[in-house]
Amino acid sequence: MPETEPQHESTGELDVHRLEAQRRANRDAVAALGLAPYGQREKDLISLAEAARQYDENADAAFKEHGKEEGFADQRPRVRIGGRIMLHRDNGKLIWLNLRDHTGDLQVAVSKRDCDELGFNLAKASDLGDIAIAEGPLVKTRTGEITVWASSLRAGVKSLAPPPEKWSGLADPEIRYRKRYIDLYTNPEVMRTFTLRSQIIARIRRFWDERGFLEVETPVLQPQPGGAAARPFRSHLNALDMRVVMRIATELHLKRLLVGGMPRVYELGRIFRNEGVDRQHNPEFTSIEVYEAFGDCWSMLDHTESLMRGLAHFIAVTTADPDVISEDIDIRDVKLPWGDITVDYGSPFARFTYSELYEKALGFPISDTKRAREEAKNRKLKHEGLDDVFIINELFEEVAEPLIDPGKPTFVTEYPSAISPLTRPLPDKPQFAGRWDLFIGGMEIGTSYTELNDPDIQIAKFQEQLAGADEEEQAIRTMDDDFIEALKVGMPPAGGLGLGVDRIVMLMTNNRSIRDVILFPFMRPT
RNA sequence: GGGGGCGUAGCUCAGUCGGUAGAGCAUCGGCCUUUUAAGCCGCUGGUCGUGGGUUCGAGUCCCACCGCCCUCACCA
Repeated sequence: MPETEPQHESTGELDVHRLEAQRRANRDAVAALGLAPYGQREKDLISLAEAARQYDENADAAFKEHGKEEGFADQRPRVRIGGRIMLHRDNGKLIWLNLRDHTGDLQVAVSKRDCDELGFNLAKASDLGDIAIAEGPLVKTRTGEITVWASSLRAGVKSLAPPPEKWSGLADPEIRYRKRYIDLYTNPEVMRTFTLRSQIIARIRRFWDERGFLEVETPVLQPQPGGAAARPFRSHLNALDMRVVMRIATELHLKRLLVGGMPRVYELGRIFRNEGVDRQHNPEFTSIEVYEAFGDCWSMLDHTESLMRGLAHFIAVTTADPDVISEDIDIRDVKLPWGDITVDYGSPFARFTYSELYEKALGFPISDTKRAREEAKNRKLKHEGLDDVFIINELFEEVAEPLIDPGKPTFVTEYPSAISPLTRPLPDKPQFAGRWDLFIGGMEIGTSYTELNDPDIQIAKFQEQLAGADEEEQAIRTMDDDFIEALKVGMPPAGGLGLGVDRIVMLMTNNRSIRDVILFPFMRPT
């Protein structure tokens, strides 16, 4: 840098935005009052919703009538609360604050007459977005709003960043995803979605725990990918100078645990797939896989239906306040909104075989491969050089899947064996597999197999797959010899299940984009 | 990857045919002890996503790039 006169007279302070500079000045004013602008440990804080529930109509009325009489005993409940200042109405000697926490909003009145001087001065120096700690009795104002009539107000934390506009809030989806910390406090429905997400995941765990399944953890870093056909993320393990990939499924390790003698296991965790990013796909997402020795895809179907119905019931009876349950709803009547439609989780889920749906959609049986080829050609679907079964599946996805009623959770059963490499073929018709896929709201939510446990058939199916892989696939995909070894040791017959947890949360919270149910969705760096 | 849309004050958004950059809220100053997006008076605040180009003159037209949204394609 050449030596020149400094453009500005002093420190980096000049670089800060004027709005931040004003807030820094207000922070110093708070410190000058003798308060710690960044707060401290607070005892006996209750949520805003809990505080509002403690309001006592009779005590309030008694105080209003007799409060000024000699010897009157004030029975109004007193509360200590903390929340972010969302609105700030300064009437001179009476300041109204609207605080917000994860349970909702609550009004606080800071009166020069009734609040201590420190608190009143703090209210004067507060900015929107600061967090304040208020203490005082619960009253109703003459417009009927439950209010904490502050006897003291203290600093929770100073906010140096100006908050979004008080009425429109934060609307820009890009900032909402990149700065979720603003989105969460600004948009209560976002807080509700993520509160519910955590509760849904807790309930999923409890569901399997109560049925005797053991939660386990298997490797994320692996020498080779397996259990699905997605492209993995690659990394390098320096200590051993070897290539590693991040898991694209948990299947092959969980099955090894069945071999080892764990009869019922599940793993709920993050999966990584190096593929497209869109409204239904994030590069890292959450799945749950479940395995049950001596079960099959039908035992898994029963589990899955009660899990989904139970989750939907939980959502249906949960109000905006996560601590409050609304009047009970019969589980057989549970319905949830999904965009423009309503999904019926209460009635028994629909079941169709793959062939049934196929024939209904195409008008000819699945055995008529000649017509299938013609049809694929007419519809300009991929067909050149594809085996019959893949052409049939193209047609199925293109024509039959859209026929599934999005408002009716639907199991599609008996998929072709050729597209189900880890699945046991049906004994009476081996060209079809003991498998189902669950569709709800137009999305594929999960899949389940009667697991293949014959090592010789498994080897053959792996080899078939390898032969069909392109060069890039070949480079990362090798036979998982150890998994075959495990099958040789003997894996009990089993049912297996995989569910997309993010998609379940989307359905339950009525969010159409996966980015709205992942706290920090993947974003390109700016 | 294809197509479409968007990017302007801290936030939400206008900006006509190419002619000095606008509003509301927030901020700042003043008044107000029952407000409800409080109200009233006054004042601030801009690298118009980035970089080029056309033009006497570009937020506006053209090109490239960046980011986001929608959609199609791809995706066991």
